[in-house]
Amino acid sequence: MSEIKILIVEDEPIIAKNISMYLSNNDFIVSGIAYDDDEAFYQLQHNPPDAVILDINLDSRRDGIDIAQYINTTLPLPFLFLTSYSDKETMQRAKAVEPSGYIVKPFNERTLLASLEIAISNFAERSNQLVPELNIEKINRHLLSPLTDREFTVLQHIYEGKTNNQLAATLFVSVNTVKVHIKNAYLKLDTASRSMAIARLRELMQK
Amino acid sequence: MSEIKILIVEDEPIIAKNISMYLSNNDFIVSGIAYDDDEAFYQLQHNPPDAVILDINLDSRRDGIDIAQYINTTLPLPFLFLTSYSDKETMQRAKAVEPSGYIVKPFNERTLLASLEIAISNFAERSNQLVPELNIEKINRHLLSPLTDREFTVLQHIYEGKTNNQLAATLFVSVNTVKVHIKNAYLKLDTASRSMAIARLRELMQK
DNA sequence: TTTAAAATCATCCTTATGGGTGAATCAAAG
DNA sequence: CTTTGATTCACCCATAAGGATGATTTTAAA
Repeated sequence: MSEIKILIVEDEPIIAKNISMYLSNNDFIVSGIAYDDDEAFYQLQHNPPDAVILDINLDSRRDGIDIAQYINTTLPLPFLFLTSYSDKETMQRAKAVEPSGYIVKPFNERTLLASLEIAISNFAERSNQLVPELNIEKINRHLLSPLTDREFTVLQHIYEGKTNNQLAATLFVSVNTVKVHIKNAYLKLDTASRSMAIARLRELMQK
Repeated sequence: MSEIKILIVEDEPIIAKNISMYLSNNDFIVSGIAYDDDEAFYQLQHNPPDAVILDINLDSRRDGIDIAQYINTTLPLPFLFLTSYSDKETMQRAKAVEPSGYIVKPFNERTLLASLEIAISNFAERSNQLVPELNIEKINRHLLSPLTDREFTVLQHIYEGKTNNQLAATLFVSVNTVKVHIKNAYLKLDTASRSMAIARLRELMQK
């Protein structure tokens, strides 16, 4: 049904197979099980999954965090750690690679499933909206005098790089009208030019 | 030490206190425990924490997912679900609010701790790099003719909303020089105005 | 050391942008 | 029914921005 492929990186065959069976019984496809670092890299390169479950300690030259680092720099997919370790040093290293989740053994199988689903869903969502769209509510929240709908529309086009003439043409109004809206918007944004307004909008959307 | 404040939203007092004690013993500060939706909203508004642990089923008018929605639209903080439910419908609703984590009861306490830490760390990281700084290498990778250092510097200031005069002043060159750099940069970016160039730069940084 | 690219500056010109003033139309709220 | 806010438009003016051409100086590489 879902056809979501998961790679399991886990040096304990018994645990790995246990996880594998559980995932298979819950609409996931286990694209591979890697018992060591080399196999993990091979799978990532030649049979890329949609998400990865990583044990940290692998009894190999490179551990799960090294693999995570590789994923971050080369593949667009989420991963989560499933490990026995949660000591300060390990956590510190793990944080640096920004995992989608961190589950400590012994683990609740439903937690693993839910975490996987959330990780995949969030990752997909973030890939889509990497460029945050302008949002009038969010912007107005930071302004003393709120933007009107029309002013906001005009600003959106300015944000996309349009000129006043292009704006007038696409909105079916005169250039004079466009100018009035821009002037009023500048007043509310406390800016004096297009580029300043754009920088301000970016800033307000970030807050 | 860490001074990170956590709000616990959980209708079972025994579980709530259990979680609270565990967090307190691990460098977190429990800023509040909400046993129902009203208390949760009150705490969020009047004593905002740094992260929230949300039970989904609250025996109230609004559940944990409703609270999550509120957080998403009004507060810049991460939250994770800690609940007994992981059925399809609940998961579906939960995915929509993009939680930082999803832990199913009964839970491993170290998993909760680790998930919290990761959630807070990831959230902080993302807040910082929400506005991607312009990067000359990344931009040039997409251009036929690469930008020179000076052209890039000029573009950075334009991106921040500066005028030609401001640019000339901060770079200690004449406005004429600034104009030449801008003209050349426009040629390489295939744009014809400041706002177009800014939009282009955003686009190139996104790729 | 010659060459090429980059950075600097100037002058002239056209167009776009921003700002001021005033005014008509329209819809929603009181 | 009046008032308010939003939207529409015009005319005028000053400045900023963009474009063309040409020239000098630095810097780095061949």
